[in-house]
Amino acid sequence: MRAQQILIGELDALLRPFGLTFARYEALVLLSFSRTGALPLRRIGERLMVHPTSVTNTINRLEQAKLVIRRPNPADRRGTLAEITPAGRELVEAATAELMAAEFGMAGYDSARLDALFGLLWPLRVDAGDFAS
Amino acid sequence: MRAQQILIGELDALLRPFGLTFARYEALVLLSFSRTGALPLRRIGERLMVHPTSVTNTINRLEQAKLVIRRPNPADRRGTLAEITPAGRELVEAATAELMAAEFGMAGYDSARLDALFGLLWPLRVDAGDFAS
DNA sequence: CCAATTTCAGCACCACTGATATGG
DNA sequence: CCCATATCAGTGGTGCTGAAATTG
Repeated sequence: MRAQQILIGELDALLRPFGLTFARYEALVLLSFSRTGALPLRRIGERLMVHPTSVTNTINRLEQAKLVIRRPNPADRRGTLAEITPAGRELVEAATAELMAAEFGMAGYDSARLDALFGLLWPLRVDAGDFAS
Repeated sequence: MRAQQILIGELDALLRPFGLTFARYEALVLLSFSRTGALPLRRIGERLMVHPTSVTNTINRLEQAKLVIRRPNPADRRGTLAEITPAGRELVEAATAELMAAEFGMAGYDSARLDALFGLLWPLRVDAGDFAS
């Protein structure tokens, strides 16, 4: 808990100049790494493990900032796609460069320790259904 | 981040029947383990690494629930002490028993893995000034 | 006079509930 | 008819800024 509290503080501070919170940054990254640059809101919620209404809110803010646009989902007319814009890609790349320069708040951790942490936390996430979709 | 998201969800769900959030539970535990059962708000903020106004808010809620009471600090008349009440001690003990039964959301982790996790996260916390006071 | 402690008003953000509209 | 998707209104919790009152 305390470690996350420290990390989220640093990351949000690094992202503030970009007008992003960590939650919005995560959504942008997810879109930027998707095959087509667009995902149904449902999928975003699954991957980020957040409530549907939270996804709506996050995408609203990103849309207001013109970093994503909403499009009807051709495969399911109930649904909506969030698609990252060129401006969104530019911003997420700049933000990621900044975060990488700060080593995502984990400066001082070598690869072995990072791997060890990831491996230790993995089963917790699997049990909770992360990585499921 | 994802691991904390999972854990805070489980812990808050376990604490909801007691009318506690994890933040309020942490404050109660801190008071229950202090020598006199009372601490200046300033100290609570330091230990929990939260903003002074957040401490005021947390203590307000705990006071409304009659789990703590505010007292003037005899050693520094600018300050206020939060003191845990007998009802507060009762509740925090019951809540702790419940959390321990659920292994704090870490069921499936043996002592060695828990120690490894703690050891890996320790330097991050030290660098951020946790444990400082 | 400056600094520390606490509180207050106000704002942003995230998480959730319950209800609704639309479509599979 | 039931379920899924997304949105909206509203609430609670937390984190912060800026300002104020009180005291060291």
